[in-house]
Amino acid sequence: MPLQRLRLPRTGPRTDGPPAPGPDAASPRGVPGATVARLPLYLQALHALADDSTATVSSQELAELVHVSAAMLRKDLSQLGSYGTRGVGYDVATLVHEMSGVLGLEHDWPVAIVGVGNLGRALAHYGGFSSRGLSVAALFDADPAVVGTEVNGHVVHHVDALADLVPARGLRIAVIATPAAAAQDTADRLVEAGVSSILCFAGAAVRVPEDVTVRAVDLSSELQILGFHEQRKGSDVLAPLRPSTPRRSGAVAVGG
Amino acid sequence: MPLQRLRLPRTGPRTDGPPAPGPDAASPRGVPGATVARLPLYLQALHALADDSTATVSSQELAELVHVSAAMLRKDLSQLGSYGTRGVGYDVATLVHEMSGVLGLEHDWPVAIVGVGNLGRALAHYGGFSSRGLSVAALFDADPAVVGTEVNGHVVHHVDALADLVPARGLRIAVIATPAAAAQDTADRLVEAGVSSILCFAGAAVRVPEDVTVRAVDLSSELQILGFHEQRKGSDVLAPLRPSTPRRSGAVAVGG
DNA sequence: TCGACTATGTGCACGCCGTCACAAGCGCGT
DNA sequence: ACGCGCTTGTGACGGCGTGCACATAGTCGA
Repeated sequence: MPLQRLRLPRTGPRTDGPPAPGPDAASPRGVPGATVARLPLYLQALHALADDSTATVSSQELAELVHVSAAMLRKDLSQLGSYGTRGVGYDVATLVHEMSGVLGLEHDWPVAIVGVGNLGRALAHYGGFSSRGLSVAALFDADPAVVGTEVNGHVVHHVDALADLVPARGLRIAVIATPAAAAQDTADRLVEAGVSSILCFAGAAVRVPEDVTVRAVDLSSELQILGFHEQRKGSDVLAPLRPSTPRRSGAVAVGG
Repeated sequence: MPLQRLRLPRTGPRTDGPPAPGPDAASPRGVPGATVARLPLYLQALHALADDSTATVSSQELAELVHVSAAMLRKDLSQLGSYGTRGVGYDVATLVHEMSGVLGLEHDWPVAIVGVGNLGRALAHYGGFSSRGLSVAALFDADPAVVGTEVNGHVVHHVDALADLVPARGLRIAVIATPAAAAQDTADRLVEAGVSSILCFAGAAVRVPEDVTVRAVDLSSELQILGFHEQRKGSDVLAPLRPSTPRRSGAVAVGG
């Protein structure tokens, strides 16, 4: 598509950008989006504690395990309710139960994977899902050479089968692992079939209706961001490969 | 390790959490972290425009392609400098050059991948790196059955070879694609060998010195966050699988 | 039973991020 | 040569997220 200075209609008379439905769309239920993003980390640490038959944890201990500050952890947990005992700490089992409820993990969510390339195949084999309230339920691809083959016990269906299988199996969450060029078309098919949450690994921005949640993870972007930090470190000191003076630049930890 | 009410020494006399070197560690050079995270998206769109031999773009057009507001795009670009012409727009070639410079993509960064399982193998085959200033340079694994095999033209080395090959090949960026249990040990080895930026796919928090940048991407967490949103949608309306009234809940797009 | 200790829960403040609206600047037609 | 329209660049504002410090409440020992 040889677009050349395309002129698009102005939505508003004098305004600048699109209507902007909401900056981050923090959940109206009261739980901030940043807190939700950390809940899986907490839950993972709590499961590990439960496996070690630990009954209670303090905010300090749990915060150490997740590498966040104790104050933030307490504030996050207080968003869910008062499930701690002052002077003692938090009951691990109670916390696991409540957090699982908030995340909707009491029943497993079936997940569809579209695009059975290298990445899609890796995801289909990934075993870390079943223990966390998620399970791979169906695989789809557009390549006739792949359709019909079996991957990790799942037969690969053609993408045309989305319209039938998504409603039939009650699929609500899907992963896009297709090439970037096919991402938008795939997203449209998924939404049309009834999927309302999408995790997109294709390095392309997809446009979806506002009642559909999309989280995008781009591997190239992540590495390029690291490249920026390397660039900055390298220009701080002049060119040595191992800076003898560890410059205080702060470790940037970004979850999710 | 059967930890049971472990008691850790209080760092401060009356304070609560760790010293907290900085919340997000926005780059001191003046470019905000949020802007840096969007630069790869802009750069991708700009490359596409360049391929269509488009000479100039307005902020409105480029913002449409990346799905951000035009105001935010202008503010982001203004952080890098004044590379636009009022009344005309931005010169694509100039923008590509300047942004590549900021991200340090003028020379390719060699990247090491540790853990040649399903995910690591998928990353090694991923072709979207070479065109973006990144190239897979070396593969490492701890499994003797995998060491010595060839993946996409690269021989898999043993992790013990990190100490030699990382300095020898000037590797600064590494990807951890090992099981969660081996993540911390792998990170320690990488840092010891001289790596200063890590992209971690293992679902575990890794502790690194403060001059090392870490970005963590956890697949399970991403899906669990989607589960939360599904949970919320499902409780909004009462249980129908296809809500006839598309509830205005806002599409959450999270890049990076 | 009472006091002291311990850890939670929260009000407050600060900094970052995104949007809005407008002034400044550049090209172009007349 | 001059004004008009278009687009950039930026200052201000509102909101969210995070850290700090303290009030609060529950437990344990005497």
